Amino acid sequence: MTPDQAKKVQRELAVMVSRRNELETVRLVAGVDISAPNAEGLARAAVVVLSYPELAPVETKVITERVTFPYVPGLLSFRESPLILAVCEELEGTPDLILVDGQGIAHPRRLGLASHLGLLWDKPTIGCAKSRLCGEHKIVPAEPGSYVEMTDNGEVIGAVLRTRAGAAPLYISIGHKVDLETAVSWVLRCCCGQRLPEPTRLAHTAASGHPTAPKPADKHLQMKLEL
DNA sequence: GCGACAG
DNA sequence: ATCTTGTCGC
Repeated sequence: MTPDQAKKVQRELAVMVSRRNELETVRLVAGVDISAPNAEGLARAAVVVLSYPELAPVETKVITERVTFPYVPGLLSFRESPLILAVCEELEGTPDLILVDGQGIAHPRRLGLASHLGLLWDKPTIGCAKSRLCGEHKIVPAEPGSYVEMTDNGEVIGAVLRTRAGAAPLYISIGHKVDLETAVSWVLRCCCGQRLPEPTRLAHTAASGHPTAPKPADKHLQMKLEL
């Protein structure tokens, strides 16, 4: 698959993305992420499923496989989706919603990783990126929970959300089968005082190979475990 | 031609 | 994403 062929696929798939809210009862919410490939070209993909509203991890899967497609801005799904799809096939449970570390429709052709995965799974997904790929926006207020719209060519493509005071905002966008307001709402509901929402944060930790620290029972214990 | 550019 | 020293705050 050449970059030009990949772009053509994105333009064809983009029209199939549902921007309407089709989320129903959420009992299981998952987060997926992949580590950077090592010198041998091997990367670790992780998926963590948590119960809602407890946000307690109930299932974690990690696989290590070779990454083939190069990193090209705008074509991230062709690099990461193979591993993410593979690791998710090992799950026993079925998530009602998946948070993805990357853009949804906040993408030049409106088909970022989160949207691409949502289409393949035919499930609700939300893009939770740590930085911007495209689009413009005003300054985000410092108050946690506040957000501003992100637009591209006059179209609203996402929201820049302050998930934590003193930390850079997150770029939230529709992945598939959710509207923007609902997406922002669920990201906030999944945040536990950290910049990243729990599903994505735990998946990132699992993909980086570190031990999965149990969820702190209280704030006091939480701070001690951070060391 | 130049700058920007998820992870 | 990775590299990388010092600094800030709990």
